[in-house]
Formats: sequence, C-alpha cells, structure tokens
Amino acid sequence: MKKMEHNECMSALLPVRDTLDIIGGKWKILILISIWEGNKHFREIERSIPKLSTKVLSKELKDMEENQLITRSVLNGFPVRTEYTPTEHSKTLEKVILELQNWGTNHRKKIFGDKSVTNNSVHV
Amino acid sequence: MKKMEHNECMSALLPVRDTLDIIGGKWKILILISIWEGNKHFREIERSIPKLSTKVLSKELKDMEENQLITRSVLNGFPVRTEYTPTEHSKTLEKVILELQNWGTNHRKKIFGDKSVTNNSVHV
DNA sequence: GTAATCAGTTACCTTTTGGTAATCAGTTAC
DNA sequence: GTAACTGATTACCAAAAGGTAACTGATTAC
Repeated sequence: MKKMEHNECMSALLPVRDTLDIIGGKWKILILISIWEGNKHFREIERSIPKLSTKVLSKELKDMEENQLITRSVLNGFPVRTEYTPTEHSKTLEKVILELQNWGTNHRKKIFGDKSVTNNSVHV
Repeated sequence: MKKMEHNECMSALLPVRDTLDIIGGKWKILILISIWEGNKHFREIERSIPKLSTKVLSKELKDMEENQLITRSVLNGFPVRTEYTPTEHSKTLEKVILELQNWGTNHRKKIFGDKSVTNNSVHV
C-alpha cells in the first residue's frame, strides 16, 4: 500500500475532504442508492427514504447534480415530471461506499462483538 | 464487485454511517495521520495541525480513544505528559482513507481537470 | 370550482459542530 | 513568587446542517 506523506499542511488530504463533503451528511448516500436502485422521480425518491423531507431532498439533489453524480431532466407532460438518473461517474463511488461499509462492519465487530474481550480497563 | 441490496431501510448502510461518524468531521483524519506520523503528545499534535484548537483536539482525541483508534497513557514526570499512540485497529483505516483520497483526486480531475491540468488550478 | 398529483420553495426553528478566549492544576527554572 | 511549560476544561458564540409546515404553480379528473 502506498505510504502517506506528510507535507506542510497535508494537502494530500484535500481530496479526502472533497469526497467526504460530497458523500457525507445524513442523506446523500441513501439518495444515491435509491436512484441507483431505479427510483427516478422526485416523489418516488422521497417516498423510498423514510423521514427524508422535500426540502432536504431538493437541496441534496442539487448538490449531487453539481457534482455530476446525477443528471436532471424535465419531461413536459401531464403532471410535470422530472427524471433523475445516475451518471457513469457516480458508479465509481460504489467501491468507496463498499469500503466504508466494510470497515464499519468490522469496526462494529471489534467494538461490540468480541465476547472474549481482553479489554479489562474499558472506561465509561 | 458485490452488489448492493435494498432492504426495508437499507440497513446495510448502518455501518457506512458508523464509519462516516468516526472519520468524518473537519479534524479526525488529520489528527489520526498526525499521530501515525509519530506525534505523540497533546501539544505536539496540536502544533502539527494549524488552526486546530485545544478544545476541539481534546474532544476528538476522546472520541478516537472511545473508538479504539488510539490509546492514551499518562506518564508521570516533570511537566506531566500524555502519550497518544495509534492502535493496530486504526491501521485498518488506511485503506479506507486511501480510497477516499483516490476518489477525490479523480473527481477533481473529472470536474475541473479535463484539460490535462494536473493540479495547478486547484481552488480552495 | 374543488380536489389531487407532481415538483419543488419559503420562512422559521432546533441541533450539531466548530471556534475564541480565559482559566485551572501541576511542575520546573529563575 | 513569577514566569513558562505541560494537558487540559469551561463558558460563551457563530455557523452549518437538518427538520417542520405551509405554500406556489401547473395540470388533470370530477
């Protein structure tokens, strides 16, 4: 594995910040996955994610469009419909998300799962 | 690559949330790397990261200790010193961080860089 | 005209996160 | 005893993120 270098201000971490800004927050990954799964329309996405409000969804979709994770197109018709579709670029996030998921799973095991815990001095 | 499944509430994403909670925020990764690089003491870590305040550092170190990313030991002596050392478990984050870094770098290229610009015109 | 659907926006509020500055407590050097 | 270093904690603020609920506009169905 590549070794991480330490320069003046660890500017190698700027991209890390970027990524965290783009997929961080409470809803972004949820929304992205919902769209990946085939939900295309605003209300459809909204309904697929419990507790997500229209305001937040609206804002997140804008961010995600800016970051080229989705494209938005308006279909003129009966009740006007918008269609959100994932970009190819968005697919490159799958690997990142799986890595996060993986680590989280192992971390959970590490923290709670080991019943033969060797850690006597756990402080509250 | 493993396919992502969609269940009732996408509970497979709970671990993703965990991970983001643990390494998210403005300072956690910075602090972790500083410690990986060999900074052991409170002031040492503080000084290695510009703009980081004692209050925030103090809080983040506690969180990181709780999450078993570092261990804290107090050495009694002259001016009392504490020593923070990275755990083996923390090392497993390297892969995750590199993945985030990688994606961020490529994303930057995608968004700004398509003119064969490497990294000259990076805006902060 | 009334209701209902789609796709949002707006105003207002609460919670979380981060930042500033002062202070505390212990110890050494002068 | 006063300053300076260590490792913090506390009180007080400011900004960002997130939540609630009402409302706009357009169109279709009744």
